[in-house]
Amino acid sequence: MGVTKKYLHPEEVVQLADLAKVLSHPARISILDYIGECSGCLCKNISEHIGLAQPTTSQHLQVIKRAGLLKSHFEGKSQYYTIDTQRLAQLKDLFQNFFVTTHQKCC
Amino acid sequence: MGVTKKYLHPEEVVQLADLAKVLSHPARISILDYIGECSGCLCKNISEHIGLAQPTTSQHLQVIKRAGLLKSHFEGKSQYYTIDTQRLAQLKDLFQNFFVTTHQKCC
DNA sequence: TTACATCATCGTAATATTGCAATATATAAA
DNA sequence: TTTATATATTGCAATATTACGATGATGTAA
Repeated sequence: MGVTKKYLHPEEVVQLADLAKVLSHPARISILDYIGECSGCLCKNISEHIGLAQPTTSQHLQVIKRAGLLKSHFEGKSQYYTIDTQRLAQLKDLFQNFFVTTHQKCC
Repeated sequence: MGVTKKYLHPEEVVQLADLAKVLSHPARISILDYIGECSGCLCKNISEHIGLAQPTTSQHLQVIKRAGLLKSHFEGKSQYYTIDTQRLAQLKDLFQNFFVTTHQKCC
C-alpha cells in the first residue's frame, strides 16, 4: 500500500536502508559531489550546477541534511553547505560492514 | 512530478543511485542478509522469514535480481536463490569509491 | 525605508513504490 | 489425471517521491 513495513526489520537494517535512500537519487549524489568540490557552496550555485529548480534543490538538501551528511553555516544571507566528513566516514563504514558481512556469510 | 530527471546527471551517478535504490528498502536488505545465511533458499522461506506476503517478496527478489545481485537455479519446482558475490564485490567497490572520492575532495 | 538576494516552505500535479489478494504457470507426487 | 507446492504476474489501493511555481522569511545594500 505504498507504506514500508519497517517494523518487520531489525533497527540496523532500517537505518542502512534509510541511508541508502539518501543516495538513491542521482541529484543527491551530484549534490554531494559538487559540495565536495567547491567545499562551501550555496543552494543557488548547486541548483544552477545540477539543473534543477531552487526549491527542488533545497528539498534534496534537506533530505541529505536530515541524514546528517551536511553541515551548513550562514554568512549573512547566504548559507554555505559543507559535507560532514565524520558522518560520511560513518556511512562508509556502515556500507562496508554490510558488504563484508554479506559476502562472508555467502562463502 | 514524481519523475526523476536522470538525464541531468552523469551516467555513473545514475548507476550508483540505481544501486542505492536496491538497498533503500529494508526488506531487500533483510533478504540479502537471509540469503547470505542460508545460501540457497526459496522465495517461500524468505517470505516467511521476513514476514511479507509471497507476491511482495517475489517482487523484491526481482528488483534485486534485475540489479544483478542474485543468481538462482531451479531444482524441480523450487528456485534456489544465491548471492552473486562477484557483483556484490563490484557494488562494494562502487560505494567505496564514492565515499573515498567524496571524502578526499572535501579535505 | 525600499529594493534585492537567498533560501525554505506551501500547494499541487505527475509519477513511483509498496503491499496484497487473486490468478496464472509450472513441476512433483499421488 | 488429479492434487499439491512453489513462484511469477496482474490488478488495485494506499502512500511516497519528485518537481516546480508561488509565497514567505530573513538579511544586505542603497
